[in-house]
Amino acid sequence: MNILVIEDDTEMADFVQRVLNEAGHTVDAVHDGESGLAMARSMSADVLIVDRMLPKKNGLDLVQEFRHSGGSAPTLFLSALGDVDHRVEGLKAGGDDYLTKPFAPSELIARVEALGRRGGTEAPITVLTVGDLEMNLLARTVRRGEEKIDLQPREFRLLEYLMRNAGQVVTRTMLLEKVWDYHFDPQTNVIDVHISRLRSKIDKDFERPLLHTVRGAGYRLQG
Amino acid sequence: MNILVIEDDTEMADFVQRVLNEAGHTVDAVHDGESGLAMARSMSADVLIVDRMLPKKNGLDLVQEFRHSGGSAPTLFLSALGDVDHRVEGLKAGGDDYLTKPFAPSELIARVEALGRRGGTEAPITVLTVGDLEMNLLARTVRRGEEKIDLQPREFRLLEYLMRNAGQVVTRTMLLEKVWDYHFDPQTNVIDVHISRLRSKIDKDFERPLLHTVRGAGYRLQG
DNA sequence: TCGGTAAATGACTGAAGTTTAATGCCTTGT
DNA sequence: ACAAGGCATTAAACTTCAGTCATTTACCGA
Repeated sequence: MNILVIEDDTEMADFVQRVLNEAGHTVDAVHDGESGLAMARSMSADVLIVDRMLPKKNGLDLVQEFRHSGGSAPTLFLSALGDVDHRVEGLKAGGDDYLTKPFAPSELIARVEALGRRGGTEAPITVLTVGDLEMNLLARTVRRGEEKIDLQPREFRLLEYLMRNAGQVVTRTMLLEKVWDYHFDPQTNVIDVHISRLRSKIDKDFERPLLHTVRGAGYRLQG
Repeated sequence: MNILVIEDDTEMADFVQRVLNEAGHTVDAVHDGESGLAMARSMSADVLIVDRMLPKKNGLDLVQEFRHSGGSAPTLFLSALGDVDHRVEGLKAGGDDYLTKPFAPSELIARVEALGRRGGTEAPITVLTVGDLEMNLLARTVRRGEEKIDLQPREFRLLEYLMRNAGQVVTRTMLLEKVWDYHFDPQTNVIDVHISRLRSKIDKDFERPLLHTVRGAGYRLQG
């Protein structure tokens, strides 16, 4: 397997590299966040092993940027910090597993291989489906049943996010973060307006509504 | 293999169905263009067999719409018309092969199976690369080397088309057709303007230009 | 080297898309 | 049943983007 290690502590990097080499994998290592990100993008590794604390760009940001630019290799975070909050933070940032230093070689191998198996070479999702609603991410088209639906860019992003989280309640804060890239409350009803417009396009002419309001919580798209 | 036949002539449809059934394939048949398109979209067939002349929606339009909405199943056109022009027209509309009635059962089987093999279940391309320029079609992002590049929607489409045809000269007419969906000459310099804007984003700050003018012919993107 | 044509650039205009704000409706708790 | 807050809808203001036009620059043959 092709593994990229991004870790500033040379000793630790060498250790990881040796352990995984001996387990029969090919391992590259870089020592700061920036070159790590560059490397991750260019080499198409099967698994990324990333230290939380890195010079130039921290591990969390690195993985987030990597994911945002379309990278999909599963990621194992390495960290001295072991508590639950940090773990959650790492997983939220797009990490797939979390390993606390110090750790046993066998555990490292087991986890990396588990990730590698799972990450495989799956094709990225290009079509999202919820009930009879279908979104083609490459063609940028949306259909409900037989009907084509034209969406504006922002409406498209909104629906995409709702579809990716179908069945779950999506809060306004989540939408502001992920669809609007706002990290603050704009004190307006932008969301309401766009939800309204989206509804008029995907639900108006149809029997069963897909987009439900969860009063006090947010919205849920349900098939 | 899963095959969808869209043919209004019931006798011919039955014939095709029987022949392919006997060759071990699963065949569905519908008898007009509209339900054909609906079916093609919903059933994810491995191969489509489409009559050129159909009630409600002709075969050419059907395939074009099907492709436009993201459908990728290879298509075999059936037609009484056998001359070169019609053949070309069919292939241009997004067809992959063309068979003139009457035809031998063995030829039908051979062609359908050839298409099926080719069409396979290949993953759609989501990342285009030309030199150090990289476009992610899912994330809708563009990077040159380490630099992120922001493009407007039309600039994005323009660059996508150029990248898909990298190394080849792309004429203004091709760009008008494929990027602008114009089927006439707008008598303006829209293209020049957008090429200029695109250049200022992807070539300006870089050593080697990628987007070259081929005077009198068009443009070429070269790594 | 000059003139003509093709292509590039910059400024402007109009349209389309997004956000704001005002108003009205519906739900929920008292 | 009523009040209060959350949500929906609409129109208007604003922002962004695509396209046009006028002008400048580059290319090529005579």
